[in-house]
Amino acid sequence: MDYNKLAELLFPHITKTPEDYEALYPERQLPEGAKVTRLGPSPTGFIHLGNLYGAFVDERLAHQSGGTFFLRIEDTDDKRYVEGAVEIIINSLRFFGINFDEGATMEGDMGSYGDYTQSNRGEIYQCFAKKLVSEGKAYPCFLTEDQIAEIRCQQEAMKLTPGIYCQFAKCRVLTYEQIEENIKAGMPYVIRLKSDGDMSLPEEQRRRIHVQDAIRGILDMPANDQDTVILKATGIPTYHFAHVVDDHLMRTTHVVRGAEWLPSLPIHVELFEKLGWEPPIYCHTAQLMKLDEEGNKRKLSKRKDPELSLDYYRNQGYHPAAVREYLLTILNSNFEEWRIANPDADIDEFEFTTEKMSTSGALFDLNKLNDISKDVLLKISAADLFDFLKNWAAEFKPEIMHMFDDRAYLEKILDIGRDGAKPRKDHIYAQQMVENISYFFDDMFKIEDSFPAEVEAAGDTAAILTKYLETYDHSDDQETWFNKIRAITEELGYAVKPKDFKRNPDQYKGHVGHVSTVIRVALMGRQQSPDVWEIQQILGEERTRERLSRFI
RNA sequence: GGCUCCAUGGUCAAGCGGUCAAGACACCGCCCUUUCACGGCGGUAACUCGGGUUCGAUUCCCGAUGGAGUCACCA
Repeated sequence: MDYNKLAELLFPHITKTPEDYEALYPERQLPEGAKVTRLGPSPTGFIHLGNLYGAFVDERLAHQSGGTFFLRIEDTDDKRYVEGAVEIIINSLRFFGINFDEGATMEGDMGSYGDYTQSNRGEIYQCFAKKLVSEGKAYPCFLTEDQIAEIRCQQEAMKLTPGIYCQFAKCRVLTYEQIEENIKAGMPYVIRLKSDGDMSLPEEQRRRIHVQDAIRGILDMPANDQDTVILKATGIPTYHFAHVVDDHLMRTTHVVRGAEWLPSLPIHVELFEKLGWEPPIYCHTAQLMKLDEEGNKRKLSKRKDPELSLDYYRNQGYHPAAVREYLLTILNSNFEEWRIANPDADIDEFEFTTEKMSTSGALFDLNKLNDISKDVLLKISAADLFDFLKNWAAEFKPEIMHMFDDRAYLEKILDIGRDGAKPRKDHIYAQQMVENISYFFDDMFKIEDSFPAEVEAAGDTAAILTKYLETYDHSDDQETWFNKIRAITEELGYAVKPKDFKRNPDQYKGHVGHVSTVIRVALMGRQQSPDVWEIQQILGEERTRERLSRFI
């Protein structure tokens, strides 16, 4: 068989050579140790936390080392394409602080290693497929779907590994004339890799590959033995081929991808070998998991877990800094420790390493995210919090935009109890914050909690509020204000010190806490809130008196 | 089913042959306190099992079990 002739028959329109492309995309001129990473999403327009998790690794690796991080659109499956997906991907990631140096953008490509959209790279893939054919390392395969299914049936009956390989790769043995005839007859065909794997050998004698993974150490697995499709009947490459060609030509140094790619790693290794290229360093990340209904761990799924969509977090109003902080704590086991030691350091000062990444899948933990978010938001100024909230509301809750009419008012609210050595940690995410402070706005104010049972039992609710209102002076300082409450407490037969009440519950109707709670419920509608005096100062005298009067 | 990956408390995790087996979140209790928080102190709770190797295994090897992933002209 004259493979060169076959290559010309198959790819008459390909005139460029591999050397042309090598010259077009030379080695990158980067500082020593600089890493080149890429994100290769398929344009389904859906990104979830798992994608962000991986993107974060790419971003850190590249930007920490003075390297390059680029975006490549992997749209070799036209069935998946969703209009506007590129925009969604870029914007979503940007929101969470992930920015690309190179690659596809809304305005077209940026960078000199393009095209960055796989569907535009047809000729490149075909050029390298042609090279493989011309060297006898790949061949056209005319097997139909039915024929492949039949082969599979036979294999199952014989208890053999299913797939196209060795003697089952029937098109391997086609002569030039047969191929030419098939093509003339218009038969569709794919290009398959002619694998070196020999399934007739006993398992112990089959070749194994050893790949150094930056996260998992040395991977020892059987070499590929399948004649994997590299070019589909449409001339478009499969993921495997596109990955190898692109990451070589785009000079990617580190390929970060989920562990679900581990089983196909041998294919990629063989492809790199056959093409005569040095493979990149692989970083197979553990999957982010979720607990399913039966209580089992399972990989995050696009279809089943819409609440893990990135949009969900934007919707809820999680601050991007909090999400970043959370992701880093599950990404690098030493981050949490570092953060405790460096509470005020910029997150980018943390040295991220693949070695500190976990190899087992972590369960997504909302509790932890919330806890981290509290600390992160504490460090954000009221002014910035105001802007963040306003932007969020504009997008997701336009009906509350009036909250932002009085900037000084809202900023004071957001800052309640946040100063001092033991600041409050009330803020978690936008949605929750709005609910939390809603009583500051008359249209959202409502009585949500009941008055304390002790006071209700004694029938003192109105009495407490009446006396409180009578003695109320808006200009009182905090101490004077509280002394008045003490006076009311004593007067009505409640304990001024909660301890006294605890020791002698029979001697009092309740304690000062119960009295305060009455005021709290009347003013805020809830039993829980920050300091009452502080809130009254923000609420203003008029509103305070008005709310108290309602119960008299 | 074949292949691959993974295996320390409810969750995330330190550990890399000798530890009373860290820490964080969650939970519980106490303290502080005008409520709620915040904070402080304390507590419940773990090396999947079985064989080796070794003076000694959570740690190394093998096997089992369990969980996950993957077996496409999808990525």
